[in-house]
Amino acid sequence: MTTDASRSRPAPTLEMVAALAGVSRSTVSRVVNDAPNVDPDIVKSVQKAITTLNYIPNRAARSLASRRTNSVAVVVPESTSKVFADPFFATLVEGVAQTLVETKYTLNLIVSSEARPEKTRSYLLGGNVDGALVVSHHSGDHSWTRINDSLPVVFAGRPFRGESDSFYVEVDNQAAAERATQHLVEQGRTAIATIAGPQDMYAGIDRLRGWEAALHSARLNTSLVEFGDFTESSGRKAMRRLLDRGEKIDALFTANDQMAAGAYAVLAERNIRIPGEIAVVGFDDDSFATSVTPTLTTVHHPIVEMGHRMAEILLSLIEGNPAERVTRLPTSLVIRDSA
Amino acid sequence: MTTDASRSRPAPTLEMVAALAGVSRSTVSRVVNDAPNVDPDIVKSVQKAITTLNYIPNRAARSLASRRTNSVAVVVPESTSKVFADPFFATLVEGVAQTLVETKYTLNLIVSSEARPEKTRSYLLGGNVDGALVVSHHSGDHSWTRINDSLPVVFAGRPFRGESDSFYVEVDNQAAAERATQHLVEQGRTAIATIAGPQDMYAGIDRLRGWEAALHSARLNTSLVEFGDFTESSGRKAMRRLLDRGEKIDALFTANDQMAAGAYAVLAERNIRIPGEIAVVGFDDDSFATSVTPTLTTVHHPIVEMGHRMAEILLSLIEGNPAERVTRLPTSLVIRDSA
DNA sequence: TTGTAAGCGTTATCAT
DNA sequence: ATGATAACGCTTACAA
Repeated sequence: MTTDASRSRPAPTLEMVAALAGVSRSTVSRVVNDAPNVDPDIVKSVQKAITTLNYIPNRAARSLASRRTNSVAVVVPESTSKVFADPFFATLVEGVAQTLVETKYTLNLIVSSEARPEKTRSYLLGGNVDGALVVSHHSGDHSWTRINDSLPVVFAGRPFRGESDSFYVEVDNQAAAERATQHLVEQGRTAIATIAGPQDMYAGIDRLRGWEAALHSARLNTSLVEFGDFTESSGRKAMRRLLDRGEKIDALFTANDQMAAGAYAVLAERNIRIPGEIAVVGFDDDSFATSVTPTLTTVHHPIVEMGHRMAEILLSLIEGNPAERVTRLPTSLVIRDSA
Repeated sequence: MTTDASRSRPAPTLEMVAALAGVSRSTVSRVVNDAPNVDPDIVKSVQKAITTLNYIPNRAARSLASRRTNSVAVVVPESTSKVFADPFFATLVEGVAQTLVETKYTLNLIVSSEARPEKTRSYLLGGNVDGALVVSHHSGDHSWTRINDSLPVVFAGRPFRGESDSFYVEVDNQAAAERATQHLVEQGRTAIATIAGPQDMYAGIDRLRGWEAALHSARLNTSLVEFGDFTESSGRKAMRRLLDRGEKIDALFTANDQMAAGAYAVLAERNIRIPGEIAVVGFDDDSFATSVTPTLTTVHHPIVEMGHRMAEILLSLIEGNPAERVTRLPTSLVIRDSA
């Protein structure tokens, strides 16, 4: 069974509403935009015309004329599968969405595959959005810092480039990681390994530094490092590599909870008890941390709050108001059963 | 430290490019749009002007004039957290994205919280997109079928309303579920429970029907039903309710793999062996199915392919070409270790 | 308080 | 093959 495309009848225009209501287009425009100083009776009749015609303002025309789009982009320069797999993104987007839903702004999520970054770039710069929130900024991504001077942008985490003239919201990753590792030291652990994050973004770099700092202070060995890319499966592989070294390990700090999930799986496979044989501390406090047995001791990362703040700052910038360039949110160590 | 918003200097316009290249705006427009019949030398000089000015066409103006936007929406009428937690969405979006990346169309993902559906509606109808893909269609969502006659729309799964005049891509959920349950019967299982999906969408309804059909054919008891909402945690709860009934259960069919994941967790808690004591069959064949121990026997749901087809059909409709209203993709039962 | 009219940056039609 | 010129649907001074 084949059939024609659904015939789309022409959308009603502002002009048609004006005609029906017997007023000028400007007046209709005023009603649509909640402008003050419009006669209540006229407002009513215009609204009636709007609903009977089922009128919806054309966004292209509106943004062409007003030079605003009332929408903001959340750009995630990662593959779709990675974005969806990691609760970090979900939570951040949730936070952004929560703030945005109260406003006139619409959110559109752009998962920018590395495949054709210029497509995203021209989307952003083509006047489709009033501003952008950029998440997960790898060192290779020159593009995102560049759009900075044509469009308001707020980063999640300190961006790799243009650090000094970018707006961003972050936590003190190094201090948090150091605190987390310290906790392992305080438990009397002496062979403390880490599954570190990618070293082309500060979240990865700084958490590794924090782990090192804590071990240095305790005069412990800092050679037990393997790297992952924040995915669960990379956590598994890294855990295997650590165990296969054959060295003693009695504690583990992972740069995020997803990699801790991978580690848990491998430890279960090999019948290594948590925290008995190996104590584990993660980072993020995502849904895994509380749903697993034993529950995961981890750094609480205020991700929803990050989303809120990023959105607020972006809106500020869009409306031409001043804003803090750097927002640093506090973390806390949540002690549960794994360490 | 506060500072002003990043000053956005005025974007270069087509007119400026024309001036720099010493040609008319029409010619520049032709070059930008790869129109035929343009002098190669002129093409070159225009392109040079474009790059030196860093010109990017304004989308609003373009779509206002051309009445096309070159972007399509993927609308997910679910909460952000649900969307991100379920690999089904990720995989579907992945498939859509794969097809779209080859085209001139940009994808924007709209997670439409129930909070303000009219915002999404007016976004779609406001001429922001040339078409929409709608995923996860609950019975309550009148809105999405309605936009149907103003905008090309393709649904993932048979929509609850407007079934007869909507375009959609689906699998035969009932037959697949029946086949899966049959497999349990063939293993000699006689007390076969199910964790069913939400009964306000066909994916939930039809899979339950399939389970029932198989049990009827085998003259087995169909009372062992509990419902979930396709999330992992709802799967846990449903599994607990099933076990707490105190009746004998030696097999389980779950309406998706995420709920099977929940069931696995509960069975592990209670030290019930899979498949020894309870055989389990899922639905979707998502990442959980192969990453867990024992690996999950499940219905392979061709989700990526669904995404491809949905995108193809939508593009067809957008370009005014005919398309199949109903596309039904084949499933297969993947037998692994859990049943 | 309401209307008039001039754009907004493109595309599209029609000449040339 | 190229250039005028009129839309596209709306906002926004400015006038009334």
